[in-house]
Amino acid sequence: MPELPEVEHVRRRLATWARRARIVSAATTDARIVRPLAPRTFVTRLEGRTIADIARRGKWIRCLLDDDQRLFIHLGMTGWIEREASADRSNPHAAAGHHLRFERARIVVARRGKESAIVYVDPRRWGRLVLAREDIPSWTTLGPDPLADGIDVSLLAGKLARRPRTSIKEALMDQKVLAGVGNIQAIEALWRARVDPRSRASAIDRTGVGAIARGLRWTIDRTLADLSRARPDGDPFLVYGHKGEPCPRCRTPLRRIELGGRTTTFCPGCQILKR
DNA sequence: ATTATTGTTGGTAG
DNA sequence: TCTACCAACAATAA
Repeated sequence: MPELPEVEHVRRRLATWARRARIVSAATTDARIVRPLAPRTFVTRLEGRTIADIARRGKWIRCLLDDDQRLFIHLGMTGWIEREASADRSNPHAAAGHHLRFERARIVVARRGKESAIVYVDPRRWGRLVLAREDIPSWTTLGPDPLADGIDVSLLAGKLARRPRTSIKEALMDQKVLAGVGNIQAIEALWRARVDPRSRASAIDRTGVGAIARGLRWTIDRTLADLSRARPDGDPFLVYGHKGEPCPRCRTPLRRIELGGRTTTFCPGCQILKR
Protein backbone atom coordinates (compact mmCIF):
# COMPACT_ATOMS: atom_id res chain seq x y z
CA MET A 1 0.00 0.00 0.00
CA PRO A 2 1.97 2.75 1.39
CA GLU A 3 4.20 5.53 0.21
CA LEU A 4 3.56 9.19 0.85
CA PRO A 5 0.36 9.51 -1.24
CA GLU A 6 -1.22 6.35 0.12
CA VAL A 7 -0.35 7.31 3.70
CA GLU A 8 -1.78 10.81 3.15
CA HIS A 9 -4.92 9.20 1.82
CA VAL A 10 -5.15 7.02 4.92
CA ARG A 11 -4.53 10.05 7.13
CA ARG A 12 -7.38 11.97 5.53
CA ARG A 13 -9.79 9.10 5.95
CA LEU A 14 -8.69 8.57 9.52
CA ALA A 15 -9.18 12.26 10.29
CA THR A 16 -12.68 12.06 8.86
CA TRP A 17 -13.50 9.12 11.07
CA ALA A 18 -11.67 9.78 14.30
CA ARG A 19 -10.69 13.41 14.79
CA ARG A 20 -12.13 14.74 18.06
CA ALA A 21 -13.46 11.28 18.82
CA ARG A 22 -13.15 9.60 22.18
CA ILE A 23 -11.59 6.17 22.43
CA VAL A 24 -14.17 3.89 24.00
CA SER A 25 -12.11 0.74 23.90
CA ALA A 26 -9.13 -0.80 22.20
CA ALA A 27 -8.04 -4.35 21.49
CA THR A 28 -4.91 -6.04 20.23
CA THR A 29 -2.86 -9.09 21.02
CA ASP A 30 -0.06 -8.30 18.60
CA ALA A 31 3.01 -7.55 20.68
CA ARG A 32 5.10 -7.19 17.56
CA ILE A 33 3.08 -4.35 16.08
CA VAL A 34 2.57 -2.36 19.28
CA ARG A 35 6.10 -2.84 20.61
CA PRO A 36 7.78 -1.63 22.73
CA LEU A 37 4.60 -1.54 24.81
CA ALA A 38 2.88 -4.75 25.87
CA PRO A 39 -0.56 -5.13 24.25
CA ARG A 40 -2.25 -4.71 27.63
CA THR A 41 -0.44 -1.46 28.36
CA PHE A 42 -1.13 -0.20 24.86
CA VAL A 43 -4.85 -0.80 25.24
CA THR A 44 -5.13 0.61 28.77
CA ARG A 45 -3.33 3.82 27.90
CA LEU A 46 -5.59 4.48 24.94
CA GLU A 47 -8.94 3.94 26.59
CA GLY A 48 -10.82 7.09 27.57
CA ARG A 49 -8.58 9.43 25.59
CA THR A 50 -9.74 11.85 22.91
CA ILE A 51 -7.94 12.19 19.57
CA ALA A 52 -7.06 15.85 19.13
CA ASP A 53 -5.11 15.90 15.90
CA ILE A 54 -3.97 13.58 13.13
CA ALA A 55 -0.84 14.57 11.22
CA ARG A 56 1.47 12.90 8.73
CA ARG A 57 5.14 13.18 8.03
CA GLY A 58 6.55 10.97 5.29
CA LYS A 59 5.10 7.51 5.75
CA TRP A 60 4.30 8.05 9.43
CA ILE A 61 0.98 9.19 10.89
CA ARG A 62 0.85 10.79 14.34
CA CYS A 63 -2.34 10.93 16.37
CA LEU A 64 -2.11 13.46 19.18
CA LEU A 65 -4.18 12.55 22.23
CA ASP A 66 -5.72 14.89 24.81
CA ASP A 67 -3.28 13.78 27.52
CA ASP A 68 -0.29 14.52 25.25
CA GLN A 69 0.35 10.90 24.39
CA ARG A 70 1.01 10.23 20.72
CA LEU A 71 0.04 7.24 18.65
CA PHE A 72 2.45 6.78 15.75
CA ILE A 73 1.27 4.63 12.88
CA HIS A 74 3.44 3.11 10.16
CA LEU A 75 1.77 0.86 7.61
CA GLY A 76 4.90 -1.09 6.73
CA MET A 77 4.49 -2.83 3.43
CA THR A 78 0.96 -4.19 3.72
CA GLY A 79 -0.82 -2.26 6.46
CA TRP A 80 -4.06 -0.37 6.02
CA ILE A 81 -6.94 1.01 8.06
CA GLU A 82 -10.62 0.30 7.75
CA ARG A 83 -13.67 1.54 9.52
CA GLU A 84 -16.60 -0.44 10.72
CA ALA A 85 -19.63 1.68 11.43
CA SER A 86 -21.35 -0.35 14.11
CA ALA A 87 -24.80 1.02 13.25
CA ASP A 88 -24.47 0.06 9.59
CA ARG A 89 -26.76 -2.92 9.06
CA SER A 90 -26.17 -3.06 5.33
CA ASN A 91 -22.59 -4.12 5.96
CA PRO A 92 -22.42 -7.79 6.98
CA HIS A 93 -18.95 -7.22 8.45
CA ALA A 94 -20.13 -4.40 10.65
CA ALA A 95 -21.38 -6.45 13.53
CA ALA A 96 -19.59 -5.42 16.71
CA GLY A 97 -16.66 -7.64 17.55
CA HIS A 98 -16.51 -9.24 14.12
CA HIS A 99 -12.98 -9.39 12.96
CA LEU A 100 -11.46 -9.05 9.54
CA ARG A 101 -8.85 -11.26 8.00
CA PHE A 102 -5.43 -10.10 9.22
CA GLU A 103 -6.91 -7.68 11.69
CA ARG A 104 -4.14 -6.74 14.16
CA ALA A 105 -5.74 -4.03 16.28
CA ARG A 106 -9.08 -2.39 16.80
CA ILE A 107 -9.97 0.94 18.34
CA VAL A 108 -13.60 1.74 19.02
CA VAL A 109 -14.27 5.48 18.99
CA ALA A 110 -17.32 7.58 19.77
CA ARG A 111 -18.22 10.92 18.29
CA ARG A 112 -21.51 12.77 18.60
CA GLY A 113 -22.94 9.70 20.28
CA LYS A 114 -22.07 7.38 17.42
CA GLU A 115 -19.61 4.55 17.73
CA SER A 116 -17.41 3.09 15.05
CA ALA A 117 -14.37 0.86 15.00
CA ILE A 118 -11.06 1.83 13.46
CA VAL A 119 -9.37 -1.41 12.43
CA TYR A 120 -5.69 -1.88 11.67
CA VAL A 121 -5.18 -4.67 9.14
CA ASP A 122 -1.73 -5.93 8.16
CA PRO A 123 -1.05 -9.39 6.65
CA ARG A 124 2.71 -9.11 6.74
CA ARG A 125 2.93 -7.40 10.11
CA TRP A 126 5.72 -5.06 9.21
CA GLY A 127 3.67 -2.09 10.34
CA ARG A 128 3.81 -0.40 13.74
CA LEU A 129 1.43 1.22 16.20
CA VAL A 130 3.72 3.02 18.60
CA LEU A 131 2.19 4.73 21.61
CA ALA A 132 4.56 7.16 23.30
CA ARG A 133 4.56 10.21 25.56
CA GLU A 134 6.84 12.18 23.26
CA ASP A 135 7.84 12.23 19.60
CA ILE A 136 9.83 9.15 18.64
CA PRO A 137 13.15 9.22 16.74
CA SER A 138 11.56 7.65 13.67
CA TRP A 139 9.39 10.77 13.47
CA THR A 140 11.86 13.46 14.48
CA THR A 141 14.69 12.30 12.25
CA LEU A 142 12.62 12.45 9.07
CA GLY A 143 13.68 14.86 6.36
CA PRO A 144 11.32 17.46 4.86
CA ASP A 145 7.94 16.20 3.69
CA PRO A 146 7.49 16.99 -0.02
CA LEU A 147 3.78 17.70 0.43
CA ALA A 148 3.65 19.41 3.81
CA ASP A 149 6.96 21.29 3.64
CA GLY A 150 7.60 21.44 -0.08
CA ILE A 151 10.96 20.63 -1.61
CA ASP A 152 13.77 23.11 -1.10
CA VAL A 153 15.97 22.51 -4.15
CA SER A 154 19.11 24.02 -2.59
CA LEU A 155 18.73 21.96 0.57
CA LEU A 156 18.11 18.81 -1.45
CA ALA A 157 21.08 19.49 -3.73
CA GLY A 158 23.26 19.94 -0.66
CA LYS A 159 22.23 16.60 0.78
CA LEU A 160 22.73 14.81 -2.53
CA ALA A 161 26.16 16.34 -2.97
CA ARG A 162 27.31 14.56 0.19
CA ARG A 163 26.57 11.16 -1.30
CA PRO A 164 29.11 10.32 -3.96
CA ARG A 165 28.71 6.56 -3.54
CA THR A 166 24.96 6.00 -3.75
CA SER A 167 22.64 6.21 -6.68
CA ILE A 168 20.19 9.07 -6.95
CA LYS A 169 17.34 6.63 -6.54
CA GLU A 170 18.61 5.17 -3.28
CA ALA A 171 19.32 8.68 -2.00
CA LEU A 172 15.77 9.82 -2.73
CA MET A 173 14.42 6.86 -0.80
CA ASP A 174 16.48 7.75 2.26
CA GLN A 175 13.85 9.10 4.66
CA LYS A 176 16.32 11.62 6.06
CA VAL A 177 16.75 13.15 2.61
CA LEU A 178 13.04 13.47 1.93
CA ALA A 179 10.27 11.90 3.99
CA GLY A 180 7.85 9.60 2.23
CA VAL A 181 9.57 8.80 -1.05
CA GLY A 182 9.55 5.06 -1.66
CA ASN A 183 10.37 2.76 -4.53
CA ILE A 184 7.42 3.66 -6.74
CA GLN A 185 7.51 7.42 -6.29
CA ALA A 186 11.28 7.47 -6.84
CA ILE A 187 10.91 5.47 -10.06
CA GLU A 188 8.14 7.67 -11.42
CA ALA A 189 9.82 10.96 -10.45
CA LEU A 190 13.14 10.02 -12.02
CA TRP A 191 11.40 9.01 -15.21
CA ARG A 192 9.59 12.34 -15.30
CA ALA A 193 12.87 14.19 -14.68
CA ARG A 194 14.65 12.15 -17.40
CA VAL A 195 17.33 11.11 -14.92
CA ASP A 196 18.77 7.58 -15.00
CA PRO A 197 18.21 6.04 -11.53
CA ARG A 198 21.78 4.68 -11.52
CA SER A 199 23.27 8.17 -11.66
CA ARG A 200 25.45 9.07 -8.67
CA ALA A 201 23.47 11.31 -6.31
CA SER A 202 26.32 13.80 -6.18
CA ALA A 203 26.51 13.99 -9.97
CA ILE A 204 23.09 15.58 -10.43
CA ASP A 205 23.44 19.26 -11.29
CA ARG A 206 21.18 22.01 -10.07
CA THR A 207 18.90 21.75 -13.10
CA GLY A 208 18.59 18.01 -12.56
CA VAL A 209 17.70 18.44 -8.89
CA GLY A 210 15.05 20.97 -9.88
CA ALA A 211 13.62 18.53 -12.41
CA ILE A 212 13.56 15.76 -9.80
CA ALA A 213 11.76 18.03 -7.33
CA ARG A 214 9.12 18.78 -9.96
CA GLY A 215 8.97 15.10 -10.87
CA LEU A 216 8.24 14.18 -7.26
CA ARG A 217 5.48 16.74 -6.99
CA TRP A 218 4.05 15.48 -10.24
CA THR A 219 3.93 11.81 -9.24
CA ILE A 220 2.74 12.49 -5.68
CA ASP A 221 -0.09 14.71 -6.92
CA ARG A 222 -1.07 12.19 -9.60
CA THR A 223 -1.12 9.26 -7.21
CA LEU A 224 -3.09 11.25 -4.66
CA ALA A 225 -5.58 12.35 -7.31
CA ASP A 226 -6.06 8.75 -8.35
CA LEU A 227 -6.66 7.64 -4.77
CA SER A 228 -9.29 10.34 -4.23
CA ARG A 229 -11.31 9.15 -7.20
CA ALA A 230 -14.46 7.22 -6.46
CA ARG A 231 -13.03 4.25 -8.30
CA PRO A 232 -9.23 4.42 -8.22
CA ASP A 233 -7.46 3.05 -11.24
CA GLY A 234 -5.35 0.60 -9.28
CA ASP A 235 -2.42 1.25 -11.58
CA PRO A 236 -1.91 4.97 -12.04
CA PHE A 237 1.80 4.44 -12.69
CA LEU A 238 3.48 5.02 -16.03
CA VAL A 239 6.76 3.19 -15.44
CA TYR A 240 6.72 1.16 -12.22
CA GLY A 241 5.61 -2.36 -13.04
CA HIS A 242 5.75 -1.75 -16.79
CA LYS A 243 8.98 -3.52 -17.66
CA GLY A 244 9.23 -4.38 -21.36
CA GLU A 245 6.47 -2.01 -22.38
CA PRO A 246 7.30 0.98 -24.57
CA CYS A 247 8.31 4.16 -22.72
CA PRO A 248 5.26 6.48 -22.73
CA ARG A 249 7.59 9.29 -23.84
CA CYS A 250 10.04 7.81 -26.37
CA ARG A 251 8.77 4.27 -27.03
CA THR A 252 12.03 2.56 -26.02
CA PRO A 253 11.19 -0.64 -24.10
CA LEU A 254 11.37 -0.03 -20.33
CA ARG A 255 14.08 -1.95 -18.51
CA ARG A 256 14.11 -3.49 -15.08
CA ILE A 257 17.22 -3.60 -12.92
CA GLU A 258 17.99 -3.92 -9.22
CA LEU A 259 19.27 -1.00 -7.19
CA GLY A 260 20.01 -1.31 -3.51
CA GLY A 261 18.04 -4.53 -3.41
CA ARG A 262 14.93 -2.94 -4.88
CA THR A 263 13.32 -3.44 -8.24
CA THR A 264 13.86 -0.44 -10.46
CA THR A 265 12.17 0.25 -13.79
CA PHE A 266 13.44 2.98 -16.09
CA CYS A 267 13.77 3.98 -19.72
CA PRO A 268 17.26 3.49 -21.14
CA GLY A 269 16.24 5.71 -24.07
CA CYS A 270 15.38 9.03 -22.44
CA GLN A 271 16.67 8.87 -18.86
CA ILE A 272 20.20 10.27 -18.90
CA LEU A 273 23.00 8.65 -16.89
CA LYS A 274 25.27 11.03 -14.99
CA ARG A 275 28.43 9.77 -13.32
C1' DA B 1 8.15 -25.10 -6.41
C1' DT B 2 10.23 -20.66 -7.21
C1' DT B 3 10.37 -15.87 -7.33
C1' DA B 4 9.04 -11.30 -6.38
C1' DT B 5 6.73 -7.73 -3.48
C1' DT B 6 4.78 -0.15 -2.62
C1' DG B 7 9.56 -0.64 4.01
C1' DT B 8 12.00 -0.14 8.18
C1' DT B 9 15.49 -1.57 11.59
C1' DG B 10 19.53 -3.24 13.87
C1' DG B 11 24.07 -4.88 13.37
C1' DT B 12 28.56 -4.24 11.42
C1' DA B 13 32.29 -2.12 9.12
C1' DG B 14 34.60 1.71 7.53
C1' DT C 1 28.87 10.97 13.72
C1' DC C 2 27.97 9.72 9.19
C1' DT C 3 27.65 6.53 5.18
C1' DA C 4 27.09 1.91 3.23
C1' DC C 5 25.74 -2.75 3.22
C1' DC C 6 23.06 -6.81 4.69
C1' DA C 7 19.96 -9.88 6.95
C1' DA C 8 15.66 -10.10 9.19
C1' DC C 9 10.83 -9.47 9.58
C1' DA C 10 5.99 -12.40 6.87
C1' DA C 11 2.34 -13.64 3.68
C1' DT C 12 0.77 -13.82 -0.50
C1' DA C 13 0.45 -13.79 -5.84
C1' DA C 14 2.19 -14.95 -10.33
